[in-house]
Amino acid sequence: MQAPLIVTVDIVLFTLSAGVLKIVLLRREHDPYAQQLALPGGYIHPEEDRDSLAAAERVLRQKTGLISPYLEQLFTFTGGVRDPRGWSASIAYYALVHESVLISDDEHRFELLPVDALPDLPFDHQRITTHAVKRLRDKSTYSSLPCHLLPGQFTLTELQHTYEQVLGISLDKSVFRRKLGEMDFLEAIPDAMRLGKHRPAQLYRLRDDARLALFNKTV
Amino acid sequence: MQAPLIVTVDIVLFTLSAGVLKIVLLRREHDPYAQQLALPGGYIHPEEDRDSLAAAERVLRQKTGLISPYLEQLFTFTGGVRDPRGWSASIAYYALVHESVLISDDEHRFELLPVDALPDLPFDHQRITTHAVKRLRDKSTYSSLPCHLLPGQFTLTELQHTYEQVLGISLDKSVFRRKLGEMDFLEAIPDAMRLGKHRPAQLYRLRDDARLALFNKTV
DNA sequence: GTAATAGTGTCTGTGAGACACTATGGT
DNA sequence: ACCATAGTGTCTCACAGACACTATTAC
Repeated sequence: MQAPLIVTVDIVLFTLSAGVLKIVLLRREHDPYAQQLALPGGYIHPEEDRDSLAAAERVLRQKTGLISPYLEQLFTFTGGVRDPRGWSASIAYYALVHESVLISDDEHRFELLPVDALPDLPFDHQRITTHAVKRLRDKSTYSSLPCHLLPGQFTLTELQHTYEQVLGISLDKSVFRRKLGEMDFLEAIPDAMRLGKHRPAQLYRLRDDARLALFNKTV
Repeated sequence: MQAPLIVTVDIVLFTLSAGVLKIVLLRREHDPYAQQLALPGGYIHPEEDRDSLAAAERVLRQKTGLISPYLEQLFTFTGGVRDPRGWSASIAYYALVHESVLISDDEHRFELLPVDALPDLPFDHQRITTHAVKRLRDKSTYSSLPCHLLPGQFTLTELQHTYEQVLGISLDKSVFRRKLGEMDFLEAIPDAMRLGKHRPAQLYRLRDDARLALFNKTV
């Protein structure tokens, strides 16, 4: 057998706010690092959690009150120095939500900070975050991942802006739409249009079988 | 705090033998599943192992006697049903070695079996293996990963055959060489040639700064 | 010479990118 | 009518794939 190890899940929760990629941080209630901002995380509860994904869902729900439509295992960070309590393993996840689901946080339980201007984070949360941002950006170049940063329905222009904000590059409208058309993970919502000051735009949603579609090449 | 969890590392060790992708399996000495073939694996030793990567290296060394030049974290498999001893987490790794390093196994400590014709494996080792094969094949389409299945020096034709065997497709010689040239993660070894019945071939090796090079597109 | 493999050159079709164009609503 | 945005059509250049070609060795 072995000495008991600390096993936790930590979650990097992304959203787009004011055109900037941000993550959710919580102020820690207990030691170590009490009062500091850190990633949402917690112990695995073997009696309660079916697996680490279920643990991540529970921790997210309990600490932030929300359920993320997209939640994927990122990497497992381990070692004797990352947590002052001893040798530990953190199974890290990352999640994407639309900003609107965060708005309802009346109790002000969390803070939303840009990934490019984070404070010092405890444990190895800086490293976890960097890893998550890299994964998000990489995967966004060849998949439908950024869709999960939008609400249930959105226009193609909104989707293009989301890709541009995540990737930090600008895309050609015509090329972007051509590729989306080939991939067919979106469906037009009949008679649903985004109205504004100008020509209304067709609203789309993810096809329900398509949580994550992979492109042949890149966006 | 939390109830103690079982935390292990398991390793999917790939090699190419007779043109077929195979993995190393060990016959388990102890219960559960004593005598059955399974992935090399073992408990993490917090006093001894700096992190889970070091644990994977140690387990590989102790169980198979070898050191793999390429060892990467694959995924962490967790849950209450995968191990009869209780809720467990297995941090899985995959590794690539050239067949020659396995030959020296006089004690017959392990078996080499094709990934497409595996016996039933205990725990969730089938799932881990499937995941690892997928990762290897995916990553081989856009990186220099298959190089690690070859010895320290090799010809371009040998490298092409390695890609073809891993991916299960055939590649065009001219196109393949053009892409390798653009990527420049190989270096010709001066005056080193593979001799045979016909025209000798230039030998190459990985540039020492290039453990894993990523392509822009695909092979 | 011939056979066999190493290694290179060239043509062509596809498709990504650039950009101009048309369409449709509000004011 | 005019403006702003939605949405489409077209040209071109780069490059992947196909394949033919040359080069170099053993026999």
